[in-house]
Amino acid sequence: MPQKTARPTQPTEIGALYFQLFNEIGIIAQLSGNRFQRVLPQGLTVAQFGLLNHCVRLGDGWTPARLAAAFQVTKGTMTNTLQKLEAKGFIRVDPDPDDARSKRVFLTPAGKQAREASLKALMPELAQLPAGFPPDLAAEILPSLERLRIWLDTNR
Amino acid sequence: MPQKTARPTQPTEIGALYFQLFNEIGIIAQLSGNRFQRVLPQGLTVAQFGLLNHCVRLGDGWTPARLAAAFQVTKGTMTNTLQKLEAKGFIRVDPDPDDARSKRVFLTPAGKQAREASLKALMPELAQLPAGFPPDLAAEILPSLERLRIWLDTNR
DNA sequence: TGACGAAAGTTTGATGTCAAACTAAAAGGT
DNA sequence: ACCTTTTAGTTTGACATCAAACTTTCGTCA
Repeated sequence: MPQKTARPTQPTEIGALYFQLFNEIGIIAQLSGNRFQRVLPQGLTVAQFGLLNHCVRLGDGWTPARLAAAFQVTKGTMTNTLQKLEAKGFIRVDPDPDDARSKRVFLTPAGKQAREASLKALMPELAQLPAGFPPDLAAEILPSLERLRIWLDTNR
Repeated sequence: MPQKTARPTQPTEIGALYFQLFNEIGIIAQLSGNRFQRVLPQGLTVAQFGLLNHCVRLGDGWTPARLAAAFQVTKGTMTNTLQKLEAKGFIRVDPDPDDARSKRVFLTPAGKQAREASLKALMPELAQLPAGFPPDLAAEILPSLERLRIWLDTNR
């Protein structure tokens, strides 16, 4: 195994490749997050909007633990997010009738409305994107990103 | 041109596509950041290591303003990062002889050493990555990500 | 049925980041 | 030369997040 005269890719080069990848991803996350944050109404954060959106698209009644897993944040973070949303009146958190440890998260009408308003506010932001970054490219790299995300998620 | 009876992609679908893209990117950034953070030595944060790494690869003597632009963070954030690194003895911040407003950031020997140690600590983390996410894929999507990052950067 | 490990949520303390207001210095225009 | 605008850096207050410790409840197994 130490016999490796013709290595196709040096470990340090591969490291640099992945490093660059995560660097770009980190900066994109930061820039897009800031951008969305700025246009979101009602003082909603990106995380809060994400949760409202999630509940609209996939249905509500989720437990905080499952939401935390879905968004890849700690349970403590989810507790915080839910408390903020409940304070704004956008969700309702009921005790789980079957499990006294657990809770269930439901959207309120105001929450659905806030999600609609957020989408409307986000649209102009997204609309100017295709000019610089065509949807084809987005669709092309999306499966790879999913794969990477899933791997990072399962192997930690 | 307005004749477009068979629209290939509805605006709302395109929105969903970009939305999913940023969502995946956000989660990957979070997961990889946490992962790196955990193995970094000396209480270094990802941002702090990034700065050390930057100075090694591209040379030091940068001003804080240029560093803030390079990392896409606010000047206040960069002030904070630099103060932490200076407190650890990893960088030296000198006044700019030509511009009394400005400063210059230099690596100390301890800083170079910390960067080396960080790379060593990061390697095992990166080494297990190719199994789930081959380098070819990384190399394939990297140009697109760069393009997206650059667009987000210039158009804000 | 009783005990112990696992799971759900919360709390605590620390940290990194942002936006915005502020000071100081340079640049530019008239 | 003076006044205005821009630029560099810091500070402040707020916030999202994390890790870790803690409480309560469930589930399992002996």
